[in-house]
Amino acid sequence: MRLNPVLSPTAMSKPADMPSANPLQQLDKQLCFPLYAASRMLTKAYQPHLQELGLTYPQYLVFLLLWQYQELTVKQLGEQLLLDSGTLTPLLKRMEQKLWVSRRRDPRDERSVIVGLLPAGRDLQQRAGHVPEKLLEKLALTPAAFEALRQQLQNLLTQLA
Amino acid sequence: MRLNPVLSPTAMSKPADMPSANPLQQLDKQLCFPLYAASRMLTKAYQPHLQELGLTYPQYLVFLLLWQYQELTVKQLGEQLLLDSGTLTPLLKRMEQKLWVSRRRDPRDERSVIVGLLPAGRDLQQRAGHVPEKLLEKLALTPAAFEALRQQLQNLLTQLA
DNA sequence: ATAAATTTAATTGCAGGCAATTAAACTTTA
DNA sequence: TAAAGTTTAATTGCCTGCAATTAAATTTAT
Repeated sequence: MRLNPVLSPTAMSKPADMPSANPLQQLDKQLCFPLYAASRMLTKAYQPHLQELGLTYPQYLVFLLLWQYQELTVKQLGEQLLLDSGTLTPLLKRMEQKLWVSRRRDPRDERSVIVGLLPAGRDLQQRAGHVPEKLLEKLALTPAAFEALRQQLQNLLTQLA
Repeated sequence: MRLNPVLSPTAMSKPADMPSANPLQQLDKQLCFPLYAASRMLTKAYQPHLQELGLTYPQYLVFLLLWQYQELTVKQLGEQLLLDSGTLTPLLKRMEQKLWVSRRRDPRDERSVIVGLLPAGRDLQQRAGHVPEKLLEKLALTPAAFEALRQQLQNLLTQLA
């Protein structure tokens, strides 16, 4: 049995022995797998750039929103990022420990927690300024291909959520 | 400040207050985020179907390969799934505990661990037969759109790995 | 043949994700 | 207004992912 790496699909040969009975049950016929793998590999591509700043990929996503809006509730962050408090609460606590963000109850609605930028978190925006360009480079997509893919993924996301 | 959910991009309005200085530092201009979110949402869409069978999404991916090839080394699984032993070893141990797979050293190369299907794991193939169709339904993509997206993601994956 | 280098899994430690539950604050309803 | 229902975060417990290290087996180079 010869298995070729998933990264050279053109060189991928059929398995010599009994194939899967259900042709839809093949990894290389799935949409889910390239989506899953590409997402992880893209996150990994961010890693070296983000590591310099001491932050992780989901923390970076939180910052993208905070840099834009200055402050957001946990609920708003969750709506934008499609993450729940089980993920966000501990993540935000780690960001709070680093003095990047503040967390306080909304006085007008004590159920809500408002997450705001602290100076150190604000300063990170400049230092992270080169990150998008670096990644765009790595992707090596034309603007049109980039936008087309972004749009398809956005549609898929809308369909799934 | 009004924030619209990420799922209604058409209704997304510009923030009323000071926008991000760097236009590339906006969540809705990124490719990374829809990829990241779509991947998680698609995994979540598998969840109810896989839960009936007692398996998780990455375990399902391992099964897709094992159903096709009967047995693979940890290294081969890692090459196909782009996962390392730090992820695979504990995952495979859990699958072993459920008597779905066997793990044994290759007698011809004691460094390698061969993962093989046990009867209970083999039986799961039939029971999981409907999963791809269910998901295809949920995606609501034409075959052409499905294939186009799959191809683009595969290309992205190749570029990133 | 043996020392050095490489390959393969396992281990450790940390940070997500997420389902399910809990608790508190607020809103709606009777 | 009191009770019931809803909303919002936090918590718990489990399963990934992944970087870094370790240990054993194998291969390569000397």
